[in-house]
Amino acid sequence: MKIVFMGTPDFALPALAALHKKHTVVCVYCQAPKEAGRGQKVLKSPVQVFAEQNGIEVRTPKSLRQPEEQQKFAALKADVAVVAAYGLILPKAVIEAFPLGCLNIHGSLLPRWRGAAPIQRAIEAGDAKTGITIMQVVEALDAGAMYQKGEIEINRQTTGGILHDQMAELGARMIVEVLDNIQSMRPQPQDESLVTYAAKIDKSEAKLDFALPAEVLERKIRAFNPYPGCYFEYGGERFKILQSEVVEADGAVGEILAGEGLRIACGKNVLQVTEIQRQGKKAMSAEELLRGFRFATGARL
RNA sequence: CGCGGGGUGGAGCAGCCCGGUAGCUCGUCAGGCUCAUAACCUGAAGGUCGGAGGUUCAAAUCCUUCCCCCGCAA
Repeated sequence: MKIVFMGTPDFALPALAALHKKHTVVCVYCQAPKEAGRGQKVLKSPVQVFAEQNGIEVRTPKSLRQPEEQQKFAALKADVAVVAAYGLILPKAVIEAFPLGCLNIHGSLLPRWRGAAPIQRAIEAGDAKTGITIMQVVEALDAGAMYQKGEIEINRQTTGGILHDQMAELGARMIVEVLDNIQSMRPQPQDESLVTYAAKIDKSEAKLDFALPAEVLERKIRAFNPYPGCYFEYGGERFKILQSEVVEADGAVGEILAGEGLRIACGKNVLQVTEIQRQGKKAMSAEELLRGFRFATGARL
């Protein structure tokens, strides 16, 4: 099959690799290199790097709204376009350019968690499971008919990073499978009454509010690990909490409690910090940090 | 030239501004105490203070440069 691949970050990479292995990826669309990282160096996206290494044509238009871009797209005469975290809205002319249209690899069990951050929001909300949906791209955001769903369990160990990687792999397997059987598949429409939206993650959410129940904070910490990470401030420094546990106990909101390790009283129960990263330092267990660094017992965060 | 923090015995930190005996918490090893223990007591081993230059009577500490790690921002 002739495929146009549209994706940008790591998440899209396994799918691109799988499709490249089995089909003919005639062209890759991704976000243009931009200044990023320390030193503001211009970095190419993971997808672009892969495409170039494998001799696939790369296009990085800033928008697909112009008729010229749309014509260039259609001129590829592919069978289908596969979209995975591309980062641009696809206009109707693009969606309908190929016989099989555009298929999207979405990181949730639609119609739950349409939108930008489905992976993290599922963990944060305390969902017991989430997954991948392979669906048809339509003009409305993540609203297309669904070809196939694959479930992934969310447990106490599930972090945003782990789930992201699991989803990328599952999505890659599923998109290949769907393309293999697409002629005989009948996509199912989404139940609009069950739609929820996964809002883009805002940096301001990363600061922990200890007035909330410890259980809620623990989930958020897992969801935001490793990116963007949840933190609190102490002595003018940021401390990122990467892993934690809920302990049944009481205390004034935000108070650092005496006892084993680092324990912070929350609106309900207590957050026991197990993995922490001091600003400018590597991540380490709370136990390690506390050997050399002391938080004042009774201080309020 | 985006902003900033850091590299000190095996781990985590202090000391650096105001050069002059390498410190703290833990780990390790030996011994003691104990029914016992991640407890307690005593003792010991273990460090070119990231690398290279420089200033100085003297550099972990001041200056120059290089390497590596990380936070913010994007």
